[in-house]
Amino acid sequence: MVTVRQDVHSTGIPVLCQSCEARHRGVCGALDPDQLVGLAKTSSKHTIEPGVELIGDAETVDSYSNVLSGVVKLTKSLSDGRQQIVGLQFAPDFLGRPFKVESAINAEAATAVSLCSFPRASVERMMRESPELEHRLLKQTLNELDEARDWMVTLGRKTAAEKVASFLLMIARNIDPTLDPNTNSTSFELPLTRADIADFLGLTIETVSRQLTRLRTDSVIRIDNNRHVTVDSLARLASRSGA
Amino acid sequence: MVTVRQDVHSTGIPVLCQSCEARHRGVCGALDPDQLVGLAKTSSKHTIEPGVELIGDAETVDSYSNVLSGVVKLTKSLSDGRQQIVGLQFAPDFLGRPFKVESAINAEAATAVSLCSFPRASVERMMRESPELEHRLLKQTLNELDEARDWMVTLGRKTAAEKVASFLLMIARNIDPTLDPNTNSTSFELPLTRADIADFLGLTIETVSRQLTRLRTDSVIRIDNNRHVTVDSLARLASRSGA
DNA sequence: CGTGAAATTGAGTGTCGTCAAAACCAGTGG
DNA sequence: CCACTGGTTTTGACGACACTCAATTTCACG
Repeated sequence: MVTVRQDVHSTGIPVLCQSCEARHRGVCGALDPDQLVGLAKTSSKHTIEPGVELIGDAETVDSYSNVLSGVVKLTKSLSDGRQQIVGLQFAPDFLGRPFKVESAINAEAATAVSLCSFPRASVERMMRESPELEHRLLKQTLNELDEARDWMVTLGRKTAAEKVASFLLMIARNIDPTLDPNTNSTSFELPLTRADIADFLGLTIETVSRQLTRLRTDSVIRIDNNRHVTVDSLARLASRSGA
Repeated sequence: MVTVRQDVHSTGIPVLCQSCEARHRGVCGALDPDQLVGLAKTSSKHTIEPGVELIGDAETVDSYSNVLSGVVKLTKSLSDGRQQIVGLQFAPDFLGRPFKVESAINAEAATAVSLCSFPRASVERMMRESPELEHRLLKQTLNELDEARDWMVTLGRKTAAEKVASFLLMIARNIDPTLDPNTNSTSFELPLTRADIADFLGLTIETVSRQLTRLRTDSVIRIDNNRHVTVDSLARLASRSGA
């Protein structure tokens, strides 16, 4: 299912897009130079501070974005304030819900985030013109659906200890996609606070903290400055994730 | 976002498809009579008994299907046997995971199910020829993603009582999509056993049963023959679903 | 009826949530 | 350099909700 992309001389490609990851691994790879030029005219780059809300619940969405760096958390809330993170978006994910005027979820910068944003209308016109763009979007959506279903298993059937281990594994793999299970050691910055991790795993802050210290006292991981995690034995971490 | 479908005289449409719901509300609506004829040649209808496995975990998928009636449950399991239902498919949902040779989930008939199946290759050729087909698929996938995320909130943040109430509401709405919250009474057959409901909600059979009897003793619902549920006060059920 | 499976009910336990206090950390200003 | 502040994280004591194990009842089907 690999299609060879015609490699035109890069003069036709907007400067903005030249080295953009979204053009290589993201949805923009679907577009030819002319289309890129058209879209780039209406696009704009932003950097966003952690904690800032990108899309509010029940707000009308007037733009779509590509995540260029950082982590965006997608959340849903119950009326009494209980919150659940229902997805995390990393570069070069496409951010936004096509074919719906109202968003049913919140999007918030979990870390510092940089975005490339497009007006709603431009993207939708482009989608009508380019089936390849819809194709990429379909692929990303299917991947997100797979991820969501994996997390449903975690949320519904795993213990607190397994949830935290699974979370650490997921982050480790996302930071370093080439990570193979035989290496025993990795190291990374947690993109989420304890509160976020709790909201992601359907737990309380205290339980997350307790499970992390348990992993630490069992010397499966080390933690420095609350955020920096070193996994000493990836295999032992995996064995605690409930498969 | 309503597109007017050209209503060709029905002589061009295969008999098999004439009154098929998948042509009206499902993905087949994307196809013109010629394409329908092509696809119908390779399609076949099946009826399947409850409990029969349609797609096994880690099996190679060689066909796609439309659900014509009944309910299909999508499940995922942990190595020690714990199971989680990650999706339910009703008519006229499209069943199958495009662009992946291996399925990571199990599909099993929850009730008696009738399917219209197509060889993998036919569907994939059709997808290449018809952007409209991919468009419909994208829409269904986005809807499934929305549903999955809704259930993540239920799994992660709701109490057992709220989970069961949410489940009953979801089924009621699916049986009768026109159901408005002001009507106080509906009645339907549960398409799932208690064990299935437990796997869907991340609970045990016993807890599901206890919550159902509580709803019954509080006269929010009535239950006949284990399967037939009558909701006496939809509003009261909704108020217990945690919003 | 009689049988086996599914569902309900009960008693006891454990995991995780709640509430509260202490420790830690980063940043600010004396 | 140190004290102070606000926020985050950790730790502890306790309790409740949901799980486990077990017995009973109900249901579907021969």
